[in-house]
Amino acid sequence: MTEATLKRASVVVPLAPVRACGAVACRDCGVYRLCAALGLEGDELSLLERVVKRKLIFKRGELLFRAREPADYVYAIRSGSAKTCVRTEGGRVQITGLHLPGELLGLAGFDSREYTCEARALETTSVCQVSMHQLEEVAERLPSIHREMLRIMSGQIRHYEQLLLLLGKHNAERRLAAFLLGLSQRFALHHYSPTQFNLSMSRGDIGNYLGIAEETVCRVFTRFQEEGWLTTRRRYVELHDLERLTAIAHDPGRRAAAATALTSVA
Amino acid sequence: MTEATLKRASVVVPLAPVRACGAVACRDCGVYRLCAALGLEGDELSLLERVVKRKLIFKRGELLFRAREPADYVYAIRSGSAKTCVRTEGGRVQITGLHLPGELLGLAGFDSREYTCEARALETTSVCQVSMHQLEEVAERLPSIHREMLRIMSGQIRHYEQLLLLLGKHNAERRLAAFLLGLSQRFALHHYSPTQFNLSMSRGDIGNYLGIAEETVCRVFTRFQEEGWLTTRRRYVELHDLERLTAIAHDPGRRAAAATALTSVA
DNA sequence: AGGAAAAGTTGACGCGCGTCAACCAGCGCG
DNA sequence: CGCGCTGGTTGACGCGCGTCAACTTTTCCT
Repeated sequence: MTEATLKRASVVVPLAPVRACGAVACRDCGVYRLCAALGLEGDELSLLERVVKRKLIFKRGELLFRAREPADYVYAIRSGSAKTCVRTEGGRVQITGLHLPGELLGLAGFDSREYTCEARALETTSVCQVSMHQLEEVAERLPSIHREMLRIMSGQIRHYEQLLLLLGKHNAERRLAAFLLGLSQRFALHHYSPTQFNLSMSRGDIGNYLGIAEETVCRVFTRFQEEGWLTTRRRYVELHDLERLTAIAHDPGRRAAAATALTSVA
Repeated sequence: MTEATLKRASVVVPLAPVRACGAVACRDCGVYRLCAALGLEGDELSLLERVVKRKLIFKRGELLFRAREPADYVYAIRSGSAKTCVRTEGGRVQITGLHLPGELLGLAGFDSREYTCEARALETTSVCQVSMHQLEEVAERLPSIHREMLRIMSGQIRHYEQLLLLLGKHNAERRLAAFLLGLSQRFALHHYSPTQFNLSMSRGDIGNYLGIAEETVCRVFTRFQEEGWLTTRRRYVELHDLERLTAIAHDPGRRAAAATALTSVA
């Protein structure tokens, strides 16, 4: 299905199609150091197997877990992608994260023993399911496991701080530019193309994530495309001018339209 | 100086003035379980003293730490209050937290060994400074310390998720109402009055925190006051109608103005 | 295959809130 | 005691973006 999207895209945009994110090797997984820590003891396999319960497959739209549900497992994404979101009593939803292969979900529920948010697969997604209980047991003997968990959680906190900055202080263009660049960098980290990739999120999801309306997302995409900074075909995106986009994302006072020719402040 | 503010306020608003937040007892400190965990070993005092380096006083506006600085210490607030904020390269600032007595600052820098944000005292503030390095050493032998750190960090994550919801999905009235109610609840937890307290933040800070303009904060305060739901005198606030404010903060579709008399939905 | 539902796009319109500006009120300082 | 400064308040104005709506394209389901 992702295949199909890519084929279609490559008809219109005649550039080498990129493979969607395949499964990460354990070595490239963000949880690797956690798993490695588990493996450090002599009885490597038995420990690992007690903790990494099993590998599961979720289809597009399926729930990995719900908020306030007992947080019995954490999930490491092997391939595919997932979104996390929180809800108000009023039923409003705020997407708080887009998670790519090698990333860990559900750890924030650690203390309350309940998930703090819900997680949903954005496409067919393969995950490692890790028992929180067993993880804790093993951690008794291996402090490095706790350190890894702390490391991962503080990464999550940094992510939220960046998102807060985006939601509180930026206009629609900056939000979308920053979103795309952030994705680009993450793809690069994972050894994928930083300029050609599939957003696994719909326009509506992106808008929700960035705190703007779905229609505004469309309009900004169109504007960027008219300027020649990127091309998109539904969820497939190609970034043509990373520098320009970076300028949009960062510069506080610059007006994008005027910068094209009139004011040669460059 | 907080004293003075209160005295002034009580002239205009003839209600029993409330004491500003005094120092919390160790027993009421959010870090108590951390300190307690340290104390569980036989050589209680020596351990505690190696780790809790010293108590410090910061004056209004003074920095506890800066982002990207080596994260050598975490700070537990004993009295007063502090704000944390992150910055863009462009120089924009987003306040990410308001911290009251009993709360812990600087833990998110754990993995990168650098603070992820900066922290600044909002008033004269007394803190316990805890050496990260020593904490780690002690944690080698006491897994419960790591568990406490995880607990505190996941609390931070939940806070950010709520803030994201606020910034992404709510209008100015809802943001301010939710902000005030959140504070109210936190004061109640700390055994202070949930209806009469000092915001240690300026209007500008509140606006920044909530992602709205300073002037909008003023206007919404004025509107709420006209409706009789609260009174404010500079940074001193009294909440008169928690229910009404809760309705504003939660209900997605309700219009505040109309609800006063016309629609008796109550 | 075929029809319905979902996702995406574009236009029109108006309101919420940001911005600019003037002004006021405490508070610290000399 | 008065002066200046910082923080707070209020008004006017306009633009960015949310909302509603019509329409197209793609995907999903039977």
